[in-house]
Amino acid sequence: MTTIYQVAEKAGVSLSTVSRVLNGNKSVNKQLRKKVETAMSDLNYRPNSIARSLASNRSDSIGVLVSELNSPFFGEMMEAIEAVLRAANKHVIITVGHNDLAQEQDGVEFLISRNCDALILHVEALSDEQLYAINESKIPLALVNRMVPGLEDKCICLNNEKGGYLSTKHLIELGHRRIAYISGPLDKSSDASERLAGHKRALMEAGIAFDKNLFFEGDYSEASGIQGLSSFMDKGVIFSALVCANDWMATGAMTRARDYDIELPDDLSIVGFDNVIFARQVFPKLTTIHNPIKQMAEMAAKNILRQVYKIPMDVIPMFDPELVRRDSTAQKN
Amino acid sequence: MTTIYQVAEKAGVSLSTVSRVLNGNKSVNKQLRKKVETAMSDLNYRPNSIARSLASNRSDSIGVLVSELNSPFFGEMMEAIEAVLRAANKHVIITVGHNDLAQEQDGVEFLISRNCDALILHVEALSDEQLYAINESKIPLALVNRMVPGLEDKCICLNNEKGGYLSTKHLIELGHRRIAYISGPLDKSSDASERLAGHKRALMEAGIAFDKNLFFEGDYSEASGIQGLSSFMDKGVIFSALVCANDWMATGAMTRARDYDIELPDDLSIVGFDNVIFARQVFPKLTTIHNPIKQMAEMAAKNILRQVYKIPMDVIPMFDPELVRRDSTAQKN
DNA sequence: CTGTTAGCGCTTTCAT
DNA sequence: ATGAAAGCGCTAACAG
Repeated sequence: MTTIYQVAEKAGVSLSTVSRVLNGNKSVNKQLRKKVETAMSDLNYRPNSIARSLASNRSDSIGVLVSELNSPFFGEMMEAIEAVLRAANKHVIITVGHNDLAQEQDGVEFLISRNCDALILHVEALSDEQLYAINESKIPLALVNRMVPGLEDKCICLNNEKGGYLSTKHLIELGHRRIAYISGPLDKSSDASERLAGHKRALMEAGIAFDKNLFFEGDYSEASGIQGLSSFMDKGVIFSALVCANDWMATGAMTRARDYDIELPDDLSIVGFDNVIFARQVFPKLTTIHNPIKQMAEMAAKNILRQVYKIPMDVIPMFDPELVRRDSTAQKN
Repeated sequence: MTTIYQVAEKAGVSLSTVSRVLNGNKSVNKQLRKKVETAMSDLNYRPNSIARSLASNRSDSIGVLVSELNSPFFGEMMEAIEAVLRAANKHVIITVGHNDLAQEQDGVEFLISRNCDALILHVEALSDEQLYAINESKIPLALVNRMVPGLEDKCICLNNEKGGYLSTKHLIELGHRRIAYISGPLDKSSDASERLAGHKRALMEAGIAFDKNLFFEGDYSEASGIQGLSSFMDKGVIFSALVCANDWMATGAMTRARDYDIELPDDLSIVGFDNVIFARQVFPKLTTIHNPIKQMAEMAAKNILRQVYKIPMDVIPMFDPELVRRDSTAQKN
C-alpha cells in the first residue's frame, strides 16, 4: 500500500504539500502540484479514507439504515438516496434493521462508529427517546417516514391519513358501500393507524358506519393479505370492495380471491397502497395509492447535504400521496 | 465522545488494559476487568471502529458491490449475504456499480479505502485484468455470477447454459417447434451468450434449425421485452412459444402480447429466467428458470468467512438452475 | 506558499 | 499480568 509519505518522497516535497494537493487546497505551486500528481499516479497512490477520517473527523460518507434490503419499497429508497449523494460526491454506507430493536440499535452504532458524517434512518423499533439520544450526539440526521416531536426539521413524512382517505373515497365514488379493510400492524406502525384513520374519515363523510366485521389487522405481508381475505370469507360477510394498507397484502388478497372464484374487479374491487413496482405487473393491474418514496428519499438526502455540507436547498417535510387508478377497481354492479 | 483514555483513567488502569478487555484478551486480572467494564458502561463508551481499523488493519466489515439497489435479484443477493455475515458478527458495507465501468471502479476503491476485510463483487463492466489487479492487492475476494480464469476458487457461478437449455427443452416437450428467443445484451454479459447457447443446444437436439427471424437481442429490461415481441409481430413471423433470457423481458413481452390480443398461454407460451419474486405475481404466473441467487450469495459470504476468518466450509463454485413450471406455458395446440 | 509538528483513537510490540 | 511507547495514514494548526 502506498502512503502519503512515499508520494512526498518521490515528489521531493513534504507530506503537507501532498495532503494539500489531495484536498484540492488552492495554495500550492503549480509545478509542485504537477510533480505530486505524477508521483501519485506513478505509485498508483490511493488515499486511505480511514486514516483521513480519523484525522479529520469527516468521512464524506453517509450512513443509511433501511428495514429490508430485499424490497421494492426500500429498493427505491436506497436507489434515490444513493443517486443524490453520489452526484454530490458523497458515499453511502447501507445497513439493515429488520424492524428489530437490537438490529436497529446495532446498525446505528455501526454507522456512527464508522464516522459517518450523517445518518438517514428508516426505523420503526427505535423509540422517540432513542432518537433524541442519537440526535443529542450532534450527528446530522434525517428520518424517513416518521414524525418525531421536536425533530420536525429532520423528518420526511407521507400524509398517510390522506392516502387512506383517498383509497376509500375512490371506492365510495364507484358506488361501493360495503368496503372491507385490511390494515397494517396497528401497534407497531404509526402509518398503519393513520391510513386506517383516513379510511374511517371517508366512511364517515359518506355516512357509512365502520363495521368491525369488515376489518382485519394484518402485518403488511403478502401472507396476511391472504389471511385477511380468508377471514372475511369464513365469516360470510358481504362486501364488494376491499382496501389494503399496502400492495403486498393486496396481491395476497387477489390471489386468495381467485381461489374463491371471485372475479376481479367485477365481483370485488381492490385498492392497494404504496404503488410499488409490481403493482403494474399483477393482473388485473392494481389500483393503488402512490407513495412518493423516491421523492421523499431524495428530499432526505438533500436535507443531509444541507445540514452537513451547507449545500442550500428547500426541504419539504410532508408529502402527499395520490390515487393511481388502474384495473383492479370497478363501478359497483 | 468517550475515548479509551477516559475509560482507563476512570478505571485507574493503563489504556493497554482497556484495550485488552475490549479485545477479549485472556490475560487480564478479573478484578481489573470488572473495573474496566463498569467504567465503560458508566461512560457509555463506544469503541471507534475507524481508529481500531487504522491501528489493526482489520475492520470486521465486508464490502459488497451490487449492480442495482432496487432490484429483486440484487435484493435477494444482498439480503442473503447480510444474513450470513451478520450471523458471523461481521458488518456489511454495500455500494452500487450500475454496470458502469467508472462506478464499479469507484465502488471498489471506496470499499478498499474503507479498509474492508474482503470484497464480494457482482461486476460486469470491470475486465478480468482489473479483477486480477484487485486480487493482486491480496484482499480476499468473492465474485458472484462470474467466472474468471485463474480465480476459480473465488468465483460462484450459475450454469447459465443449462438454464437456457432447460427452458427451450421444456417448450419442445410441450410440442412447440417455432420458438422465439429474446436474449440479453450479448456483448456485455457473458450469461446472455451462455443462455442463448443452451437454447441453441436444445433446438439442435430436437433437430430444429435456429432461425434468425425468431431472435431478438434485448438488454434485460422490461422495455426490451416489449420491443422484442413487437419486432416479431412486425415481421409477421409465426411462433407458438417464446423464451426470454430474464423475467423482466418476459413480463414486458406478456404485456405487449395482451395488446395484440394474444391469449396466454394458449396462443403463446412464455418462459422467463431468474425466478425473481414477481414471477409469481404476474398473470398468468410465469414459468421460469429458478436462479438460486440466494444460495449463491450465501456461498460467496461463506467463502469470504473461510478466507478471511479461517472459518472452514466447503465451497461449491457452480450452481444448477431448475425449471419452475407455472401457468405461462402450455401444450402446443 | 511550504514544511514541521502534534495529534485523531486505537492496537501492538516490548519491557517490566 | 500490566504498562510504556511507537506507530497506523492522514489532517491541521503553526511557523517561517
